[in-house]
Amino acid sequence: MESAHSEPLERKRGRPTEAGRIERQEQILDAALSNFLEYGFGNATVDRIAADARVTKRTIYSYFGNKDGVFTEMQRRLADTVSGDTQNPDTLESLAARIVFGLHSAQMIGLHRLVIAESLRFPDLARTLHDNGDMRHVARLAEHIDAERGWGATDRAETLYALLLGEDYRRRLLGLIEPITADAAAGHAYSALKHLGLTDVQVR
Amino acid sequence: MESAHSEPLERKRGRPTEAGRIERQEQILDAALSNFLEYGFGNATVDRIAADARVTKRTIYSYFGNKDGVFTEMQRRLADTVSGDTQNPDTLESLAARIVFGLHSAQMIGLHRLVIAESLRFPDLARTLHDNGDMRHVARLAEHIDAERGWGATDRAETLYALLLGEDYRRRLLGLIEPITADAAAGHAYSALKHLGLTDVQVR
DNA sequence: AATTAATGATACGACGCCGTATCATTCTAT
DNA sequence: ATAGAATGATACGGCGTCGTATCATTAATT
Repeated sequence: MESAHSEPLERKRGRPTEAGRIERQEQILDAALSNFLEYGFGNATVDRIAADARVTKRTIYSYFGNKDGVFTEMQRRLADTVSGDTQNPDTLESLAARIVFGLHSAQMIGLHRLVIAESLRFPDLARTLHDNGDMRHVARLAEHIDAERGWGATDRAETLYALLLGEDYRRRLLGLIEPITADAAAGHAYSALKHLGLTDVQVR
Repeated sequence: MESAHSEPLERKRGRPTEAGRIERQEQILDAALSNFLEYGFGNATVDRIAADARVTKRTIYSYFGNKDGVFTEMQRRLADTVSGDTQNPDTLESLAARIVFGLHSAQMIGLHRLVIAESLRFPDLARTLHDNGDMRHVARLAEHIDAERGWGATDRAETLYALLLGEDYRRRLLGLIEPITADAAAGHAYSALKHLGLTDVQVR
């Protein structure tokens, strides 16, 4: 998770240009995300985030008020990120494979770990992730099932989603296995579809 | 999660009896479990654990060395607790219902949250929970499937387990819903069995 | 050009929590 | 019975981290 940046970059002092401010915001939030994903909220330090973002703590507090503020703003932007990938004229099978692959990525696993761990302190984050992540996945699965089968789409989509997660996803959450390959994700997705009788072999 | 104990209990000073020592051990580990489940490892304080256990910090450090030692010993005992419920001459359907109900309990959800959050710091805990919890569940499901169907038991058992968890379990982990009733658990279990063609209605 | 705003570098105060020390007290061991 | 071991009550040192303050520096503003 540790991106070996070229540390010796020093930034100019003094008041920055407007572009400089925007750049600082982005770098702070990027560093915050990566730090929160790796260490969780409690164990991530503002000093480290500042160092990674090539910014002093003063700037962070000037921009976001406090540590919670950084987290909250980062969470706000995640809603857009997680729900991305809006265009998707795929088949059900390739959609399922892509969902599996994405869920097993280091980014998503780290995010889910973080959200689960901090669900009591930041309940809104859990809601955000669920609505814009999981539920959107289910909805898109339902669209495809509806288009290809046209019956019982919603219920079957949620069932399918549960299978797409599966025990391997759980093992990944627990840190017991490494991320899977795209091929393995496709294989798992196909197996899940088969279990539910949703393979491309038409029913009748 | 806060059990409103009767606080004014004061314990005698001085060297305790042997039974007293055993009692202290239990109370410390009980308090540790409840605190770690509620706050996570980082946010749980030894002072609070000591207060809950009616013991001074000195005793805790005398018994377990440090905070990590308390956690490790608690984890060791969890292996036995999680794998409990060994006798189980149930039907597949009632077994599935009991698994669902158990997984949604506050204890199990808190434990899984803790394990996922601390999977990097305490990887052994994740392995323990998975082997003695999930895998044992899958194995028992496989036994029943094997007995009732006698074909493809292991693969189907893991698939079934994924469905038994399902999106509701995920919502529970995220703190989005409350624990379900035993009836709801049974309904969910039956639905999962039906999706996989494993209901009591014999296939042929 | 002069003034104001924002930043970097650095130090530091405040706070929380881990772990230890001290003294009185009670049980165990011999 | 006497000495030693373990505990409660309490205080406190040490450390890490959050958040703020100071001064020099640079850009925006007027």
